[in-house]
Amino acid sequence: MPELPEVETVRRQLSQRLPGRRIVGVTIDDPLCADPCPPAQLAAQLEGREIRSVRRRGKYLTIWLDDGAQLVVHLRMTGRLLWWPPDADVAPERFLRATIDLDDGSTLQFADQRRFGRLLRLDPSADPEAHWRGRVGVEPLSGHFTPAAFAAVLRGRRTPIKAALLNQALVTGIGNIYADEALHQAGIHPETMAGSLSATRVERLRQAIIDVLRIGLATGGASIHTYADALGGRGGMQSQLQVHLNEGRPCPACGTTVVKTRVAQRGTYHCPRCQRRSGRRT
DNA sequence: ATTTTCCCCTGCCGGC
DNA sequence: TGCCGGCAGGGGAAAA
Repeated sequence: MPELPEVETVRRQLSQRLPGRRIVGVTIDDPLCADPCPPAQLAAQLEGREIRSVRRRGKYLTIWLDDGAQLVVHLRMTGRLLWWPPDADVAPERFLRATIDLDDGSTLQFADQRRFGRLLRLDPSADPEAHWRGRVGVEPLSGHFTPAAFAAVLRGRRTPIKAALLNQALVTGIGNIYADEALHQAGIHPETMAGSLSATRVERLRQAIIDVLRIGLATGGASIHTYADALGGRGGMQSQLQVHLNEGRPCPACGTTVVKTRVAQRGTYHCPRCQRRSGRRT
């Protein structure tokens, strides 16, 4: 599942290659990926535009164009953005949903097995923040993710801390993988009520979030199911996971068997010894 | 206002 | 072998 480190890896690769290129052709094979916008309309609005920059908001990639519009891409579960150099022998992707051809002959493919991924154009005439407000919270690898900011978004919350971490409106970019890993590193049980964590534990968790995301970024992300970066490469984070997907295996920290439970409708992995239940629970 | 549930999708896997 | 139910999960909408 592409989370912040995976999306950021793709962003860095694309930001080295896309700016300055002009979109000369857009082909949308699966109308669902542009939903609710008619595919022909989206294609027409993108064609002829020059790409200025490639940025990221949480798990969203935002490709800024010369008319002030943004092409927003969300990979959701199984989406991939693949870049091919000019004159490359572009492989016929099995789950190809859309193709963007650029003026130098390079190509950007959007493939998505599960069809949850979306392409969306934000119109320059609209309030650019309207789309993000209430949807994406603080960026965990930015200077805004301070102890006070993290404490503020958890304060009073009665949901399990795991659910709070998955809530993109609070801290944005954390998904199931990194939530499990951060909670393990911080020694916090995933069902602990978010608002009941002590200041010490909140700070320990904040550091753990930053830590696991940085490791994910340094290893190029976790290629667990279908994730590949913009060049088709795989990440290395999947072999660094301490608890996620490790049900039945010994916790690297203490040897206790990792267990899998269900928290907030999500498969959740934790070490019952490193992450003891404490304080009030939900 | 916050929290929970449901739903979208398709490949895969275990069970019979 | 082959069918089938269940599962996986990000996020948005709807319900509680």
